[in-house]
Amino acid sequence: MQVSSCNISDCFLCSSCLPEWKALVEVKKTTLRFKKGAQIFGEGGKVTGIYFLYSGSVKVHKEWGEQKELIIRFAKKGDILGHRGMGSDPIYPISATALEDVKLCFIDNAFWEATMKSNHALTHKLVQFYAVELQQAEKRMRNLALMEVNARIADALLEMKEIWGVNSEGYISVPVARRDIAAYAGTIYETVFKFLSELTQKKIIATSGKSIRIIDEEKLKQHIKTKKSIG
Amino acid sequence: MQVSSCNISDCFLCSSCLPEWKALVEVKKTTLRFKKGAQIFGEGGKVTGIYFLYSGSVKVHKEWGEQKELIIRFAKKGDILGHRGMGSDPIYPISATALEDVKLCFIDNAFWEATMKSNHALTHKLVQFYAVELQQAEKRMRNLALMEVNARIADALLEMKEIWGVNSEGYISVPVARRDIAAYAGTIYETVFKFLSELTQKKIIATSGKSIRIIDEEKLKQHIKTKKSIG
DNA sequence: GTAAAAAAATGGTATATACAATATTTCATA
DNA sequence: TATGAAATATTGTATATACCATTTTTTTAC
Repeated sequence: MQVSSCNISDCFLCSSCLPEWKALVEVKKTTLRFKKGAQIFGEGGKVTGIYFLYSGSVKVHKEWGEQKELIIRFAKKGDILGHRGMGSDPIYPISATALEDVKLCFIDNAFWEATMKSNHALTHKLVQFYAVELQQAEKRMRNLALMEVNARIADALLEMKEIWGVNSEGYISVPVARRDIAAYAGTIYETVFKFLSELTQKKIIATSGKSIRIIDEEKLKQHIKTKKSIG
Repeated sequence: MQVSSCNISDCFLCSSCLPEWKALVEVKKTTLRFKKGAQIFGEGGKVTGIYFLYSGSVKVHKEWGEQKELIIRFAKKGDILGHRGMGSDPIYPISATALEDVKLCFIDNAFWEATMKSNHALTHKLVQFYAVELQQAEKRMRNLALMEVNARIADALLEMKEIWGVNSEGYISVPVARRDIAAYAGTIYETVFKFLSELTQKKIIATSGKSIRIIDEEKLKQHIKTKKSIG
């Protein structure tokens, strides 16, 4: 009986490792489930392995003090989680929290290390993956520093649509709390509320509870410009 | 006659590749020099290879429009440059400009690819290196989003001291233009000027032209706190 | 099914910080 | 060594946006 390691065709691990290694992955992997709102791993916690998101959506976030957080990125099906912990210091620099019920594949440190040692094509692809992640992080860094708030909120909406796509009614597939949009755009809830109200009034977006539908993407994109003249 | 590939003991390339590969590196590498203020490579330019900083200091920055820039990081002797371009898209997402006269070792794409394929220990170390870079980028992302301006400026000073160290008189080894400090902290020149004046008055720092000496590191660190309650 | 807690909605105010203007000094280059 | 161009110094003002307070609605937990 053939059992596929996972059903995600573009799962990084399964698609990049040697065919004979896949069987070993099948034995070594653990499938984990988390409910909406549950923390998958927490900033400051010990790195025990690496995660591959099988289904559901996740926010990756970084804390400051008690009440402040910045959402670093949103993750979708097929994404890798916890790879930031693979540096020298085995402590997670960020937290990962489920935005919906999620299912993930967990590979422990020892087996992940062995996988990298035995699958050079995978390790090589991993280097490229990290390079792209770094590019994205630095692009977001620039956006947070140089773009004005409304532009960052507009960007957040477009980003969410890009990552998760839309459902049959045109709404962004994953409903996200306004507070999370704020935490992604680096602003506060009230500012998000005010700008979304303005966009709704202008018929650029439409909302239904937490769900958001982008009506006029072009007009939304026009909001993405900086005013701050840094440097 | 033995010729060492480079004199930097902790050069990533030389210290991590196979001994027999080092000789090949010696043949394939090119030594490049750039004058202060010269651009080593530019955002949007084609990725031709990877650089290892032999001497001098460099700013890695990202543009927005014509007049706006954010300095992503400062680089010192021994650092890798251009590794962000190693993703799928062979276009530099950032620029690198010399802050002082620099000397660097250049490895072209083809040989770098071959090096990764033939030196698994190096590739493995590279994964760790990228993971740490990603952590730092995301930490900075959070700081830019959550910290107030003066805190970011204070952080910039401490960062510069950390990276480049101080000279015999206690000044940060590399004098950086106020505008560059602003571009690193994600603010404008005037704001940097005002805060540095305040710090000088309070005898927390001392300045001599572009050179800055941190007198009271503890008091400076006290400025690193957020007021913004994001999320 | 109800209580408690969190999120959302809304408007008003304070302030941090970008923007503007101008003078002076330093630096690059011919 | 002259000369234009950056960079720096300095003060003042405008405004974007965080902060505050209150009500209503939705979600979570027992």
